[in-house]
Amino acid sequence: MKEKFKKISMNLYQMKNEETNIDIHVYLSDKLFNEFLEDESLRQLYNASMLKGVISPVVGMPDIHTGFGLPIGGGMATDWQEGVVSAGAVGMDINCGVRLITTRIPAEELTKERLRKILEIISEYVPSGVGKSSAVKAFRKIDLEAIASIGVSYFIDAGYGRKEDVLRIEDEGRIPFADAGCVPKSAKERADQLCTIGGGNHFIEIGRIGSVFDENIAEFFGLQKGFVYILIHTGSRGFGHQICTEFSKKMWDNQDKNKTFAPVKGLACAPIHSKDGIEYLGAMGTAANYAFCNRQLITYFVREAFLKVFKKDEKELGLDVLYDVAHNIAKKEMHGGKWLLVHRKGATRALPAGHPDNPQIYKKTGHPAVIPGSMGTASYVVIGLENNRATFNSVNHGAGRVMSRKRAKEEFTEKELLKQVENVFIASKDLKSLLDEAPLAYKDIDEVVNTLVDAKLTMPVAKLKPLAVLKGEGEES
DNA sequence: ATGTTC
Repeated sequence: MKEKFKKISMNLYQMKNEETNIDIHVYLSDKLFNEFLEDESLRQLYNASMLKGVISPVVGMPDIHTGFGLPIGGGMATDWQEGVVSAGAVGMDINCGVRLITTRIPAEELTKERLRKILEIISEYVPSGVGKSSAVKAFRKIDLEAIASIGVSYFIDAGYGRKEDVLRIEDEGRIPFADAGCVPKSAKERADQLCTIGGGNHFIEIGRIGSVFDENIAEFFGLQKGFVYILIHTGSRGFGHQICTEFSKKMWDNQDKNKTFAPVKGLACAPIHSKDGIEYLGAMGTAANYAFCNRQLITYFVREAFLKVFKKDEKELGLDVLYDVAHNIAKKEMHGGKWLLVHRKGATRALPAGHPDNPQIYKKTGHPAVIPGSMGTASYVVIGLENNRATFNSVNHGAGRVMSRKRAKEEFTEKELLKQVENVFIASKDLKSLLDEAPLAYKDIDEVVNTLVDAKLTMPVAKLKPLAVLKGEGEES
């Protein structure tokens, strides 16, 4: 597959699917193209270019790696009228995403002792690790109808946050498609994981703002060098996973009935306006709201922990939500004068300045797109530039894996893991369970972010340096 | 990513 791709401009490789006349674009530096590109991930983009109603180009991001159906770091838009929706092209973890919280706390004031105490308090209320359900009993039995129809405001009105938080969440934490009536029973049974982190690459990170690349925008975002930030990376947990599994199977089984075709199970799809399509979007929207609520409830306990340890009032500490953005989702968007369904899987929406879909407060700058690095490595805040219409306004979502979880577990030891994360404190009692998350199992975040910067699709605003990460089997569990 | 092989 790789040999069929030709470099057509700075960090952009292309091939054409001659049968369907759809282009495939992959954004990679020469180093990423030559050293870290799996042929299978390109084949997955090619497969996506065969679906009904797909709009050229199918896009690969610099953090591309093989996934289920569409690669992670993949974008596929389909025509809203004629096209299909694919559950696998959104991914298992519906609305996996990140939320960045800024503070007015200089990093020097966050002593090791305070940091440990904060992490201890957070982990008491926010479990981490695979399969964990809510520590707070009330969150195990929740009103899915309210989550679908009201979204994050439902919990804010109940006291878990500030009114203004919702203005700094993508779609105000309420996806228009959401319909709890479309959620399969098997998924409803798994909706007991609100206010949990989960496993894999999910985490809560506390760090300090490192470099600032654009003084004006950084200041406007409240990103000041040397100040403490908190980054929350998690999604819809087992709930979204179950929805993806159920609908993927249903879409695959109903191919004849729906008159659709998918080359592989992972891209099983249904016409957007078919029963299966409408129901998937209703369930996906509910899971997306669930994930926004998950990050909101975690935010509440993060704030509580800081308030308790610093013993200052909330205004003094800041603890403001900068932005909360999804990187596994399908959205109805206008591109080139046409309504499309943009599937982003391991891809972050980054709307440029002036784009009408920006939240009101970010109209002039474009909203912040937050790109987490791997455990113990830097993260970035970037904004999209006009040119990123070439990717349906998408940027990468992280660093991207360079090896499978299985291989990473064989390759690295706990000692090597600690060396790789340098001085970052890893709050987990079971480092062994984190070997697949070792930084060297991922690409270099600088290389990945700079690939789109050099291609002039995006602009870095600030770089974030972690001090501590809470993930995997938490300290208390 | 995931009650990591319903």
